[in-house]
Amino acid sequence: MSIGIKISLNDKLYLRDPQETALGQKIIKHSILLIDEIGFEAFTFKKLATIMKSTEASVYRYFENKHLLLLYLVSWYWEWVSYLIDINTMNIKSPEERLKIIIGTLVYAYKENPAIDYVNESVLHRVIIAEGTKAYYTKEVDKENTEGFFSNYKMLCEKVAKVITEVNPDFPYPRALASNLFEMANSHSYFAIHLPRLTDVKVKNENYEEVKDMLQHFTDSLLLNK
Amino acid sequence: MSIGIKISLNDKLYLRDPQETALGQKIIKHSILLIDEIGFEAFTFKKLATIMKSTEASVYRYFENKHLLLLYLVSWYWEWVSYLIDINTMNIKSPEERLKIIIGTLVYAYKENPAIDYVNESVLHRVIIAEGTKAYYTKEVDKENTEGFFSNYKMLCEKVAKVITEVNPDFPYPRALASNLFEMANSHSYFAIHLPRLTDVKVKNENYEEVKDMLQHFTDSLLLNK
DNA sequence: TTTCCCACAATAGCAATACTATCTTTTTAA
DNA sequence: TTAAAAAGATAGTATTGCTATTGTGGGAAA
Repeated sequence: MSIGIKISLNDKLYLRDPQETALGQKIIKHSILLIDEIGFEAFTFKKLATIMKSTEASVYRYFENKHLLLLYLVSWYWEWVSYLIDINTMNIKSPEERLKIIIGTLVYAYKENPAIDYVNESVLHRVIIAEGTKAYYTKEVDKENTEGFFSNYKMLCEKVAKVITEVNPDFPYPRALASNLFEMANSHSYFAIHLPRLTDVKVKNENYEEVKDMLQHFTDSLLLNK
Repeated sequence: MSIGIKISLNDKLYLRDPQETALGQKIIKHSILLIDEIGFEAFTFKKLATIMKSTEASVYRYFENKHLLLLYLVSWYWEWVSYLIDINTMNIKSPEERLKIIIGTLVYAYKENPAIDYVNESVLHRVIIAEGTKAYYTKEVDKENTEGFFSNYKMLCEKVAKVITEVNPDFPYPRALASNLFEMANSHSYFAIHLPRLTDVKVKNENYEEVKDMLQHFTDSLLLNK
């Protein structure tokens, strides 16, 4: 099956580009499924190799270790969101309207037109929600940041911050609001399901409408009046 | 050395109460220092035992595994913050003023009167910022939540949510704002140091003033006007 | 069509991790 | 003072997180 788009990622994230080969794509596909199933801590390359009927050594030819594989998946996800935002806000003049679309895209990215057959966007969404932050809360963060491992997330943040500034040029925290929207979209989806007393929104049957409304409410309060 | 207060925690978090014995207190003390030094992933009970001149088996008599030890430290921290909030807001009538004090306490908890000699609050603060979220992003979250492992954090959140509702009874997301204040206090302290493009605030020499101002700004915008 | 080469499979091996078990010594509380 | 409980010492085991080596099958270049 041919793919519509190729997500472009920092090539230091991997040893061999997994998007280029059948085995690489199998690694992406099954790692998403396995991390979702057993969690990142219990996830190992050996288990992954077993379920995809390959060998541990083969997986190591693509990724140095499981941390970099997670970082790859996270970068992939944010790049995918970024791509969707570009498409969805194209030709929209009003920054308010663009910001609204961004929030909707953020929360519902996983539902959109799954153009890449080896990535189950819906499962990846759950993985990002549950494991995503572990990609950058690590002792190597500074070294990895220097190598550009987080640039997809940072660029997305910048993109959204720009729209925020268009809406209200006097708002003093555009980047913080942008990253907070991303973090809240995920953390409150998680809280709603696992730790409901930490939030006020409900999520059931993959209906994230209340999360979206809350993000919109926060954004409106912070930007519109004053 | 006698201790002024004893932090009260869910007794299922540990096998033997570390606050009760000299060895237990040494475990707490050195685990904070070692996690800060090498990060939670590289942290092992064996390394901990070595630096505190005890044995792996002895550490295992106190904690089932390193995940529960982290959860213990996180719970300890939030209970400590909760205790400080109670003291600092005692006798303050105005809810706006109390909320302001809460935000200040949140950000500067680590500076306050270290009453417990085996906990270096300043180092613990760094550990919570860098590793804290790993305590509840785990596959066992639901089971652990049922056992009350997160009750300190949830109760603190509820406490702050109540003050938020006092300030503005019509605000529809008091719990979400409360948990978001906690999360932002930590994540933006982390971003400021390691991923500065994800935020607008600066932190240097343990000066978190800009983080505090930002949280206050967000809170004011969300609650005061409308 | 041959050859050669590169991805992948298969297997082995090793040090570290994450425990559990047992036995001895030390501490402490009755 | 005496018997517990706590801690130390040591051993052992399955799994993890790799690296290294060698063999094989299929496709590109000659």
